[in-house]
Amino acid sequence: MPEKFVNLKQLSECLGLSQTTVSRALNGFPEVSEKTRQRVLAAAAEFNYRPSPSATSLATGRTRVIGHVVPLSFHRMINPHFSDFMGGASEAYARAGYDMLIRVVREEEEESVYRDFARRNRVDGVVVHGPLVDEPRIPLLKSIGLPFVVHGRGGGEALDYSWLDVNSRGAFLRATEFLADLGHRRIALVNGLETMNFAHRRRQGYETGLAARGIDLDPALITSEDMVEPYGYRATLQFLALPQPPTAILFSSVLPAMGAVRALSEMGLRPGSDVSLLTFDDRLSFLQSGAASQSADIPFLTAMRSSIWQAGQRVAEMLIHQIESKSEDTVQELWEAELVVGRSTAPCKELSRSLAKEVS
Amino acid sequence: MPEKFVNLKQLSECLGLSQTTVSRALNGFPEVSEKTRQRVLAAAAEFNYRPSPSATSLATGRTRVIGHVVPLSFHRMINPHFSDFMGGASEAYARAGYDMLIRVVREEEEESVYRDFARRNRVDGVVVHGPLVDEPRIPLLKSIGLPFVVHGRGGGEALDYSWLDVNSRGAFLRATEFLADLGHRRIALVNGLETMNFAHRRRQGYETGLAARGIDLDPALITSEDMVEPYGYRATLQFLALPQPPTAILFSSVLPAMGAVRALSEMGLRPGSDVSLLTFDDRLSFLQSGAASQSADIPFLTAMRSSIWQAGQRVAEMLIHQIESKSEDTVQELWEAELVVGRSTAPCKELSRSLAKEVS
DNA sequence: CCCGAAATTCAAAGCGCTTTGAACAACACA
DNA sequence: TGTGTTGTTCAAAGCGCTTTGAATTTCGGG
Repeated sequence: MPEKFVNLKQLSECLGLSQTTVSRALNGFPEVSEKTRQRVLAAAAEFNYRPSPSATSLATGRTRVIGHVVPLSFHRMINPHFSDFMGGASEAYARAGYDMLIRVVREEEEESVYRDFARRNRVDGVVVHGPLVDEPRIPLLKSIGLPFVVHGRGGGEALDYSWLDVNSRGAFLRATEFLADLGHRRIALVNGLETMNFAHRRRQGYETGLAARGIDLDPALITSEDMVEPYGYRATLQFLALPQPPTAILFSSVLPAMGAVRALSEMGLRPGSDVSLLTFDDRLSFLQSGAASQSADIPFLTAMRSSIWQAGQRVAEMLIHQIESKSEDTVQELWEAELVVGRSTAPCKELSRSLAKEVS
Repeated sequence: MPEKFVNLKQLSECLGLSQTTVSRALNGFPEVSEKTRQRVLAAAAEFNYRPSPSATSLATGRTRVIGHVVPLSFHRMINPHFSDFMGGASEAYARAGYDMLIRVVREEEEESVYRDFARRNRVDGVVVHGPLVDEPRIPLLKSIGLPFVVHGRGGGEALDYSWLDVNSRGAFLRATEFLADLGHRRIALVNGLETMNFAHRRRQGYETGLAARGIDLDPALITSEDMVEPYGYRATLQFLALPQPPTAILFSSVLPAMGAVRALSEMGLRPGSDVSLLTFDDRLSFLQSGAASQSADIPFLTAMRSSIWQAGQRVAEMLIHQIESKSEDTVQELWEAELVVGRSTAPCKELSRSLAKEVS
């Protein structure tokens, strides 16, 4: 048996007031006397009154819903980086009284979906995920006037929209130099898909780092794929089979880095002492231990850290602020990743060996 | 510059028809002549007409949105099992023209949120995640008359609602017997949280399996926690430190099983030959390799397999069917997990040793 | 005690769609 | 020519809320 609900009309009849007054009392307008407001609030609570979202949004044009459009081909939903981001965002939405709407679309529908969203408010705004080096969604959204915040940046120089990004270039530059300073000369890069702008920037940082330390780029030491565990496993095995294997490997995510750990363990090699591993770490929640003791420990993997969960939270906040302030001005945030040294990096063995030789 | 859109009124004025006729032509009602329908369809396409979702849902009471309520405390969003399920569901929604709505709530709000959802349609139905042994949401949803499908089952015997579940009991029974038949007498269980009904059933299967093979239950060999990687790592180290360590370990998910692999590798032990590992495998997408070659291989972990992604898809389909058919009858599906033998299980060493002794 | 301003309250229109009940046209039949 | 039928179209009401512009009440001061 479905529950009984009162609507605004019934509520106002019970109170002997007009719908106008009741609506205003509920929405905190100033032109209603305090006495009436209290009466209305009490009655609303008693009858458990809730306004109908569709009616409200039809009347106001606002929905309190944020859209996330996910292209089918990317399968982003099933990617832990994506879902961690979404976890952070959804918590921020909850705090602000918003809902998250997810629409999976075929690539070619994407544009028309954004237009639909803009049309009399399916959502109040959208988050743009995983911008490409050349990102068409940004001009599109600007032209249709739908509020949006980008997680990452597009490739162009026109950054006149709101975004939040991690300084990928800087992080990979530092990481590369860090490894070079440990004596490594053959440093491999297990990158994400380089059509993604973030991966593109990571590569730039890596190349700049090598150049800064006078190391030649070796294309055989670079791979670019979707960041999953088996990818890291395969790439590592492949690198180790080279005539001149790398002594250090940089990873775009903890997932492929875990694959590398597996590969090394199968080959009887130890991370750190045998091959140095350094990874970008999005602080994926399901890999963090619940136990406090663990975090006090020296971490296993040396990593550039930046929480993607927090990024999701912040992007959501930025978008909600943009929507509610109705201001046209854009906000940009560039986060620095921290470089945390763990047990998976060590001075280059070959180098120490040759040093030892020199000394003796 | 925001785009221009036509609404139904403008469209019908252009056509010199009434809103009624246009609306009916668009929605495929029979009482409109074929000639007019074609004209209307053409005009709608030309002007790129899209009905306003809020207006439609205000008028019809249907929203084409499915709700997922996620308690904050569970942090399910950041759990790969959960997001894989959501990935499957969202694809099914997309195919049927539905959207997915996610609302993160504080535990104590949960009930009132469901009531709100039911109230004049915030959503057309909801999916119930992770039912507990004693699940209050089921009677609640039945009483408020909001369509729902449960992923899993509640603990009670009154199963008169729609659900889809994996036969956890059966799977863990088989797995336990399988290990016992390899000669293992000390089999540990790294279970999920046993307040969850699925974990409860897995434990039952495990206990039944032990009993069937005449093995006594040892509480020191059972743990119950959230299924993350570090949990498996810790649990394994803890087991191996026992005076009488287990020779085989059952895991509730690949994640803790991966932690176990890490632990073993650190101790210089090999899965299979030293300790047998057998895990429930939800076929988490981000752990599957994209390469076809890999799947032709013998898998590394011996596992009970059932795709949680497909479960999400199927649950979504069931719910949409329930909503669209408006029928009151419930549907239940119980899926069997397949037991796939990999390299992480082997006959019990101690047993072979004693057998060898006997022979000599 | 009355008047104008300020403080409250209200009736009604509108948001964009669906749907009811009636009107109208077309047609066959007597 | 009139009547009943069928096929098409329409005007208007309604979904539940917000908001405009007008009406009503309250109150301090002349």
